[in-house]
Amino acid sequence: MCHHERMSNVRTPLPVLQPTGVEPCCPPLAERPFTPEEAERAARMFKALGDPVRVRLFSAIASREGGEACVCDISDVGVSQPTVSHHLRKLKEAGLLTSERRGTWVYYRVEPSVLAAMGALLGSPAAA
Amino acid sequence: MCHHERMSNVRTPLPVLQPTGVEPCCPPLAERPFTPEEAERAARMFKALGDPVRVRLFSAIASREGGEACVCDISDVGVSQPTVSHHLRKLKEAGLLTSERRGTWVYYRVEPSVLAAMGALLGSPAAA
DNA sequence: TCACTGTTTCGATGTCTGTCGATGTCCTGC
DNA sequence: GCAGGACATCGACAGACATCGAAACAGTGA
Repeated sequence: MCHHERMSNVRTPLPVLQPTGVEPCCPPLAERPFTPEEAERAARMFKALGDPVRVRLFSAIASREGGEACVCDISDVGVSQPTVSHHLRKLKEAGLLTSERRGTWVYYRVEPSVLAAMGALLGSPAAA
Repeated sequence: MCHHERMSNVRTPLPVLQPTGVEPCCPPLAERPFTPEEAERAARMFKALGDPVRVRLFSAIASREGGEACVCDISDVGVSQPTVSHHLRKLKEAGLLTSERRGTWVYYRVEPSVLAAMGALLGSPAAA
């Protein structure tokens, strides 16, 4: 663990964060049968969260105020540090996270539209 | 493909469907960092939907009225019949589907609480 | 410039997963 | 009982994946 707890919570103003291209993605799962393309997109998101370590990392970041955290603050999940980096990369590739280097540390941030998109995927029409 | 389109849409009264044990599972992802156990549960659900074929099968079933379909009505997803069976089994093992034999055909049904549970996982508090 | 720290990338290895054909099981109709 | 259709299981294979240690890279501060 690193020793800058305070700093990681400081809300330093962020430079512009370009949206990584997380579009609406898909209609609700229960609205109509997915096309192969839609299924591919949806599966990519689900797959990224299909690993316990990644779920913990994602949850750890999402639950922090501002929805961001530096790697050193979330890397005590029981696997080696390179492995943490590997998982964060996967989440990033899936469009669920963005990252940004700020001095020594790299901050990962939850793409806000992601949770909305996944929520829409499980839209209310199905829950009825 | 089989030739009983009409029958697959008939709402024959179903025998009792015992809930397969799909509990609340977890708090919203962004509420607090998940414990290892919570992460394990959540990852299992996500992982089950982390394959395009499974997403298509699940969507095909969920979008049918009544949330159920027989295998023969959804098996044109571009993979062999054993593979379809394999994927349906995975979805069932993950608690997302239940199955029931009705005469010649086997019907798969979306566990209603599942979509609600996953929706709760992505609960609104995060989207803020 | 140099040493130090935090993070990512690389290469190797063992495990898991998707896919298939062949075969088995269950049901229906003759 | 027997033939045939619907679906599940088995066994095998290729490709994908998780994981690690070692090494490379980026920034900081002296």
